Amino acid sequence: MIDIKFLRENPDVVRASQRARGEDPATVDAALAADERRRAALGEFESTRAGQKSTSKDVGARMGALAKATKSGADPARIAELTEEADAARAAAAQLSERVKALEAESGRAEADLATAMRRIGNVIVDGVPAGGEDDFVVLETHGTPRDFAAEGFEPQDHFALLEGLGALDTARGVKAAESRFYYLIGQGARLEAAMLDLALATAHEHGFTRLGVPTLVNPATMAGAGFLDAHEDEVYRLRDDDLFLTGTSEVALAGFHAGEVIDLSDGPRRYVANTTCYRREAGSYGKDTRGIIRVHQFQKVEMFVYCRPEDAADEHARLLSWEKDMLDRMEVPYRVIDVAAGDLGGPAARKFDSEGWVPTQGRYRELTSTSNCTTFQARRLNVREKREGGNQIVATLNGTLATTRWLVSIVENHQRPDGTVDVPAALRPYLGVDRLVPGGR
RNA sequence: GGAGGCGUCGCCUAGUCCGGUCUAUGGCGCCCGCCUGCUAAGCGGGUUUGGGGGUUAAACCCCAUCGAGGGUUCAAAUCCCUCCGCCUCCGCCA
Repeated sequence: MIDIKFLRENPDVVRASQRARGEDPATVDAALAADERRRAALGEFESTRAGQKSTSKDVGARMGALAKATKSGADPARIAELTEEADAARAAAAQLSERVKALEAESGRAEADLATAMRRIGNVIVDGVPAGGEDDFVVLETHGTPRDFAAEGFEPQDHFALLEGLGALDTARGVKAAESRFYYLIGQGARLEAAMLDLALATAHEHGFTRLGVPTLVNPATMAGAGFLDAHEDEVYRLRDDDLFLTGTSEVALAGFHAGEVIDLSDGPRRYVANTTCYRREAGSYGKDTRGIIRVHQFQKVEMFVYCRPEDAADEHARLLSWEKDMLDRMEVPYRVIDVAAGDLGGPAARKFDSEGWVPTQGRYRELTSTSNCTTFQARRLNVREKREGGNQIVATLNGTLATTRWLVSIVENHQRPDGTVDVPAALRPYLGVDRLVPGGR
């Protein structure tokens, strides 16, 4: 949710942002109109309500006087007079009450209309974000050089063939136990994944992150607050019997951690990291990436999440990106960093940098990390604030990937040898205890 | 799963039975001021959050807010219903 006050004062900025996202800028005018209606309805309700309250208080006073007179045995004429007055006051108050109820309902409707209109407006993009859709990203930097397998004299195998050949991955059994897009990692495959996740967590710890163990089932309020019920609803596993959702990323629980709180950021940003299993329905991706573990229903991910002051968000975003790059460098895979175009950001993000790793058998880069600066958009819905001079202020939130199961794809394909064995990146060797994955390895 | 108790503006707390003189009491903490060699004590004032109006900005006015949501009523912290959380006991079970 963007700030309604910002919208009132800078409608053109928001319109431009919507346009860059490929959204209809008329949503802005619809929201402004709804805001006008809401304020008018609210004003009328509140002033009528104020009248009702004072009238009602008057009833109380008359009832009190009547009770006192009756108790002290005042003369019947006086009591009759007071009774009449009290009845008249009650009748007047009753009339006002009817009107207040009608006005309250009307103002409630206006409020709901405004909320609906506001939900259709994405976060205001950061200056410099490329306009357009999925293909309009800008490549910011490229690291490493893809290997020339032709020059090396062999045809590279894809990650699926490599991992199955090593006895490290079994998708057939995944299907047996669950359904398609599930898998077992076995022995050295499972250990390679764990090594990568451990390294990411250790690195985050060194950078000052606080590690959290978090829920992977959350309630609707948390899911909605994090922004995953607007556009991603059909991507999410839902437990209808319990009214809970399985989270597709620990970002959800990390965003919910401080929901509704006033936090202290005087010592700098609050940085959290969590490793969780992530669940995604992958609805609408039938036939896409069906081979191997590029697109699966369940995977592991180490996620960074930061609460910081809005004025620090852009710098923090750069830091998150640099920590991601640091991890990718240690995986020794070629990758590039893209500035995701406005239309591909999703609602909460004001800017998003993806790192994409080279996948030799596909001849292209595939997303390995994604870091978003959500500015105050997510925190506003979650009501996370900081006490600042002049009142409480909504904080900014950011998130980023530090390691995830999909990295195995890029790691094994880029480090494969002609005989189907795979060199372990130096950074992971201390965790695995071996330099190379070989058939029969555990 | 069953029975009971509890949830009040940072913390503690009065108020709830029996609806209205409640503008939610008092203490602690905190902030400002006074007093005072310094500190402490003492004295006076302030101190939930969100929204609307107002203002150059304030002051100020109004509405909502007593775990959440609904209901009854002219009027709800108070009565009724649903839900959530915590505590105690019982049962069941990794």
